[in-house]
Amino acid sequence: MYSIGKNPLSAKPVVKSSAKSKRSRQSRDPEATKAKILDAAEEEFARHGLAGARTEPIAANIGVTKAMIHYYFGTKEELYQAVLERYSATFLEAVETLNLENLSPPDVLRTFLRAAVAHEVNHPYQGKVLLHEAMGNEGKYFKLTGWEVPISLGVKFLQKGVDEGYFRPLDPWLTMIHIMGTVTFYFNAENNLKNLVPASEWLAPQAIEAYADSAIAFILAGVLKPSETHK
Amino acid sequence: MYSIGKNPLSAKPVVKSSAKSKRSRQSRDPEATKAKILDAAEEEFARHGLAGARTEPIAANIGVTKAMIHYYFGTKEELYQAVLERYSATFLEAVETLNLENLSPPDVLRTFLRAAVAHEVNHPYQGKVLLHEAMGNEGKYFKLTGWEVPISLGVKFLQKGVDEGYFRPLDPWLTMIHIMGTVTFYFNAENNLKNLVPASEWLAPQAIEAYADSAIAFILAGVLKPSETHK
DNA sequence: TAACTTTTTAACTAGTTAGTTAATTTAGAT
DNA sequence: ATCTAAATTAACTAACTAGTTAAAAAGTTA
Repeated sequence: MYSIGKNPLSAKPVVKSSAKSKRSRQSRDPEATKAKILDAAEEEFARHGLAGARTEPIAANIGVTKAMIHYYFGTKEELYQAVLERYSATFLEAVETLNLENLSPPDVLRTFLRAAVAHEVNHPYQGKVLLHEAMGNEGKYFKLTGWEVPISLGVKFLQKGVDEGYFRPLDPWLTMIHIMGTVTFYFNAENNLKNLVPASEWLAPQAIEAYADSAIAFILAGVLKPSETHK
Repeated sequence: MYSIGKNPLSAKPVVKSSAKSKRSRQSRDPEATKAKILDAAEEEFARHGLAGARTEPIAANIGVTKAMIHYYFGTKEELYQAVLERYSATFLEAVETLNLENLSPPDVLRTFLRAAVAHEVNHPYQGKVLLHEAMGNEGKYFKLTGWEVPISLGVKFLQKGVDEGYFRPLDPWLTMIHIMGTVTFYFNAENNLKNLVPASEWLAPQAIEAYADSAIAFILAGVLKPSETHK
């Protein structure tokens, strides 16, 4: 599991291919099959969104017939909803394990941001699926993701930082949106950006580390009061 | 034409539906038909990307048959390329009219950012098409957009601001990416965000103005040296 | 106004795709 | 071993979709 800087994110194993619960042999493990379908579907939806996704490559990628998708999840749209519903768990638990209680607002923000970057690295398709949801599906199913929780938590911490005099007077909602944009754009636009600076390996650990440091410095400078800049 | 704050962006008329060049009657105006197809195609590609876009709704939306698309643009993929190729003009000329020569780096940045926000408002589909290009098409055709020019211009100005001591020591490329994320996320994720704060009209002029002010304050604070914060 | 060219349409075709169905395989229970 | 129920597949269907084509409509030129 990837982690960023000194605040490792203790994320969960992320069931990838052969989640052996009781049986160890491959075929005939319905839980593993369902998980594989969700993973492959997430990747396909991250590329093409609900409308553009094709069920055939989802099945083919994991060596299973298309009929399995409908057997376990119903229609393509229901499969999509199942993918979104998984998100409630991941980011939420990632945030809950952070223990932000005793930190000052700037340190809360730093910790939060490292967790957010680590989350992007560990779940490279979530953000993309959600952008497709906004752009192609009018945000119809966004609520299924449960992202309201970590986002409004972030807003709350920003407000707290303002109230306690650490942060400059800012609109916490708009600022939270700026922060989300800063954290996610690198990953979402990566395939375009690599046309500009083709030499660099955008997703190599070093590159991610440099990006994370830069983003955190940028965001903290962006919210801190000038007098609090060095704290 | 929409403009943001005190630095109105003198953008071009953006041929929408009936671009009457010589003939004033509607039907039988091939230039207008081509322009309408490009506009409708851009909107469809902004929703679903190259793979997910359907040619039928593109034609239907402008009261034309699908065959017109192929008559003027060839395949769906060639139509997509034609949409991307239009971008070379729009942003570039928007930047060129800004007259940034005699401004200090912070003022250059402010002007640049107002133009970027105005560009998002006046061309609401460009950023979305480009995100689809990155997420669903692996950035294969990104170069056709000519966006290298304004982006590396931004990078150059950031570096200049560092060199002249206005900006803190920052990586200009990574910072440019943070800035693009900050400017675009609001528009790209709007359909998701409105699930969180449903009351507000996200694209109303007032809301855009507030967002632009907030984003510019955030970005300038993010790059300025603490000692230069009030300049 | 007649011949000619360009623009546009309606109908068609071949290939794709979501979802179904009936048969088959496998694991576990008796 | 045999039975049973769950998991899986291959083949199918109906609807959809990119692209074609031949003919019609509209403008241009002589």
